[in-house]
Amino acid sequence: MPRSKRVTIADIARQAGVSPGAVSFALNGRPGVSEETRQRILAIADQHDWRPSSTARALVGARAGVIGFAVNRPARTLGTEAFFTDFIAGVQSSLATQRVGLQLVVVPTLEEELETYRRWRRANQVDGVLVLDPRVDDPRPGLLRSLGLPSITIGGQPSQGGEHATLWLDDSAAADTVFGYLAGLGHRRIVYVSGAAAHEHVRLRRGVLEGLSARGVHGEVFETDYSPNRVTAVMRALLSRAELPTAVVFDNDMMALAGLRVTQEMGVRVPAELSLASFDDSIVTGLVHPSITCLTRDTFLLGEHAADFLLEQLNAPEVLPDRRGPVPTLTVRESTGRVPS
Amino acid sequence: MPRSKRVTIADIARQAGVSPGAVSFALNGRPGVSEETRQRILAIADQHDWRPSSTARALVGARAGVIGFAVNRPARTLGTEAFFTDFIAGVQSSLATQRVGLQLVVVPTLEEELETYRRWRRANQVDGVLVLDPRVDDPRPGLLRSLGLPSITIGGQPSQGGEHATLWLDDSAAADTVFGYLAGLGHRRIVYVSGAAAHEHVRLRRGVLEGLSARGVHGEVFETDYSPNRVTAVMRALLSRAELPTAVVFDNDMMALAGLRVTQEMGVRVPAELSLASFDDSIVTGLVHPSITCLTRDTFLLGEHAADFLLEQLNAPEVLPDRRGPVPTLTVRESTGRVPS
DNA sequence: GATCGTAACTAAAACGATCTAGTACGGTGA
DNA sequence: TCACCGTACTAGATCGTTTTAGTTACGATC
Repeated sequence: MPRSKRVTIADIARQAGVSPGAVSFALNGRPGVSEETRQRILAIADQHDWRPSSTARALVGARAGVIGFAVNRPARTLGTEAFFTDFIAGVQSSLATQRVGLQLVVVPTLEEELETYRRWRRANQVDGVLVLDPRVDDPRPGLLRSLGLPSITIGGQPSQGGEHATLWLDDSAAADTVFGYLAGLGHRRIVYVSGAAAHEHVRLRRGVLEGLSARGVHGEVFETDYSPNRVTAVMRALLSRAELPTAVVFDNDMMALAGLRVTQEMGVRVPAELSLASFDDSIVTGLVHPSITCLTRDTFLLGEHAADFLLEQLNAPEVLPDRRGPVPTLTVRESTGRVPS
Repeated sequence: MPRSKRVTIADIARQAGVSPGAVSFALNGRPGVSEETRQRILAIADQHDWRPSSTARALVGARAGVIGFAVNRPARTLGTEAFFTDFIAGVQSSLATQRVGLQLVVVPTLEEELETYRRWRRANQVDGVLVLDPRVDDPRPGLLRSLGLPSITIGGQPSQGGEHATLWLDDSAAADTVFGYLAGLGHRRIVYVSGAAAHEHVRLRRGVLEGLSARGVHGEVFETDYSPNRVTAVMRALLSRAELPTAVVFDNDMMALAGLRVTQEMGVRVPAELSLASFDDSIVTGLVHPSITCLTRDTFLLGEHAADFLLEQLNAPEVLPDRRGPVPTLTVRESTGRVPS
């Protein structure tokens, strides 16, 4: 098979009658060549359909043309969250236009995540990374800074010091929307079935609910590990009480689904006797009966924004100022209603 | 910040008192160094925590340490299919043990997918690729062959000629399992609500259902575009008939969910009056009420197998023989039962 | 007319591996 | 003694870029 030889900068230089260095200057739009020569070189490169070798570039420490995304989750349960696919698809859709690749890795622990960043840095494999789920005392921004690896943190609150660029999500406003909506419907006994409290957004949401006590709302929080089993257990206990809450809010769609199932098993009518809502939307919430009221976040758009943000950060000498992610909107469906009088 | 210099083969060579070439031989386990020297070099490399530079390796045409996966789907709807996340997670879990990276790209068209392979090849960015959804007259295996890019095709039937390694899925056996199970429960009027007939597995499933006429089963097929809206319309029409079928089978979980919702809206009891089943499982099918009987495919495992297969293929001089993917099993849940007498 | 500055280049050294073509050396057989 | 062989190496080219340190040529300046 006549494997077609790759056309290199040297080939172009030869044909243009200049040195490889000049071609490099021309191709990268930097001074050192006359406008006339530049045009000639560009034309020749175009004619031969030249593409830079990203590996060669990466080797000399220039752009690798790839960004990295390390997902710190148990691999087995990753598929249960539509978030990732949507997010990645959005990231991709933005990167594709710039011909930038995406290297994806699923890591089981934080330590392995850090190790991945170090490895990527050493081999200059990626130009920047997307960091998900900021935590308290997060070691990642610090490491990335010391590695000199540009990054965008997605989620959480604005980073005060401008230490690292953050695409923050206004979780307080989001929680306000949901709990406020329920309070507006007359609900005064609201339960929040949350995921792990280690997550910043869980604490924020909890705070918002507690803040509603001023409006006469009695809030109650049950923490789970996000698993349907835990949610089922919590809900069974909850619905066995003498006095039921009038609304239950879940941290995500799968938890809400598990909750809904318990109401159906135990014969509690939704929304006549109990309203249900979720902080996370997906296609299924509209397909079940009754359909579930959700906070709808455009995760695809979030991915696009994150990628765009990172690409800009790569070209910026300084840490860019924070940006606010797309604001979620409330999608009212069948599972919520006025509190029974 | 004292950016720690990367330790290279040259450093190790210097300390060991040999040439860089010898170190390369030793590290890659090939002849040319004595066992004694090899051990000494290995020890020094280990002591300095040396890691190969994948970019340098890729440049000389050796391994890039990355495999590629181009998903040809509309990016926006990717998130609705849990398949991808599960599959990718499985691939990852296998690659991670070998320290091989995964480059992921979402492409809108077949032509762009082909272009992606060409680009990857040119820059030696990936060592091999995973190819999804084989089609009739698929141009991809041919291109990959001519590019000399190892690949594994996932899905479809065994490749007759051994032209390209295939991890095939036994869709006939799968369809047998589902339809046979329903026939065994006494169902004689079975409806199959399918996706686009362009897909090979749709045709196979249809064939299996039609084959059951020998056992007195009257099968009927409704083709949809996989969208919940179409499924809802089909189900409404179906359940408005004078004589209902006794079982409906859907191509995937979301379609089944949409179908279930219609039965609930129209007051058809499941499974007392109508049994429902799906060819595709996901976490939600167990969370709805009634939970849905599904063919459960271990997509995560499929991803692991695909990655393992590809890694083996990379080391093999020849095209490896086909393998059969994990066989799906029937998960019987609440949505199916004996036909009412 | 010597000096200077600048634009437009060139030459060559990186980057970190792999890989081919040698070479030195000890041993073997005739 | 010499040709020959195999082992254990070394030297140096190679991959395709980027980048630094020169080197021209040419016009402007004093």
